[in-house]
Amino acid sequence: MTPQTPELPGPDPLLDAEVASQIPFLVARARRRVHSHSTAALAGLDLKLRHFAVLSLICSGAQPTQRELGEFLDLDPSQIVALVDSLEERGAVRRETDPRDRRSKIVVPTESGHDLHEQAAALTRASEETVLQTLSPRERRQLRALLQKVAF
Amino acid sequence: MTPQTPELPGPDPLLDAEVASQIPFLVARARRRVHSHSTAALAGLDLKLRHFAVLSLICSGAQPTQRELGEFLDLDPSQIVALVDSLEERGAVRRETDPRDRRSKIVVPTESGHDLHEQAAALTRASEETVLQTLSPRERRQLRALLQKVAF
DNA sequence: TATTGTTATACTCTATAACTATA
DNA sequence: TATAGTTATAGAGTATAACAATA
Repeated sequence: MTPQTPELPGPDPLLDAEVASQIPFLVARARRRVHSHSTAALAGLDLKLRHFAVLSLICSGAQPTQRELGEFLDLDPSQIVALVDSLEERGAVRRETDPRDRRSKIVVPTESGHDLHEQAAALTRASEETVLQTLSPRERRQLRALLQKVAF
Repeated sequence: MTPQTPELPGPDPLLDAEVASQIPFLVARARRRVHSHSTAALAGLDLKLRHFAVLSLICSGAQPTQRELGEFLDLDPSQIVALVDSLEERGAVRRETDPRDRRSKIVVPTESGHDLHEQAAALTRASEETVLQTLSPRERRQLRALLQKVAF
């Protein structure tokens, strides 16, 4: 006696597909949503997510070399060059040759680089808030912890 | 009195950077790991993750049109064309014009398409197992549920 | 006039290899 | 000989706009 309403929107039948419950699909889709949100949030500062990531590592106080940046972000050295280039061009960071190994270059933040990072971090935190709206504070902590396990 | 061991590997100091605890960074990195794992798992079948996703939706019994595939996967119609093309060329699916709207095309699986999907699904499930090794069964369920909330 | 699928095009991202300077 | 950074190039992936057939 359940009423037949075959044309109403209802839950998407495609959710029953095997792929819809598999982690690779779910992370890819979640990443897309999160990425587009925070990309939009950073657009006002003319920063992309990758540039922000690099800037944040540089502002951490760890004084990373370009190689260390590449290893942590799992990016090719040549990509780090381009990212650091654009941050240096806008005066946010400086390259200094490592005195202990003059092949390496330590990347350090300028004062305006620190300012930029703080503004950007505030924006990405706010965007996180928006995307995770449907999650309780406890669920957010869980998600963060679980992703950290998977990511590293 | 804490011993100074500045040169030992230890935990990466870059983990202290703000970005290292933010969701956009973590999902991006997790997605990379998961993606490369399952891409490698599917390589033997000459399938990419996207093709598998489309095939899986087509094999779900929902009889989706190309437009519905695009909406669910959040992909442009032109990309769906290319994906369905390559699946059709290898005989895994067929396009049939929707009798109720002859503009639309319903994509249906062939018998060999079903076989391919089962093989592929087994491979991606196994790859999931590998990537989520460090997570308990309970944590895996949690991660899946949380990602579903974020992804949809 | 609006929509589905299609084609063509350009743009971004990513991967690779070769080059330089230091070690 | 090996490594850090750089440069150049090609490939994959993605986004956009215009078109034909149908509604």
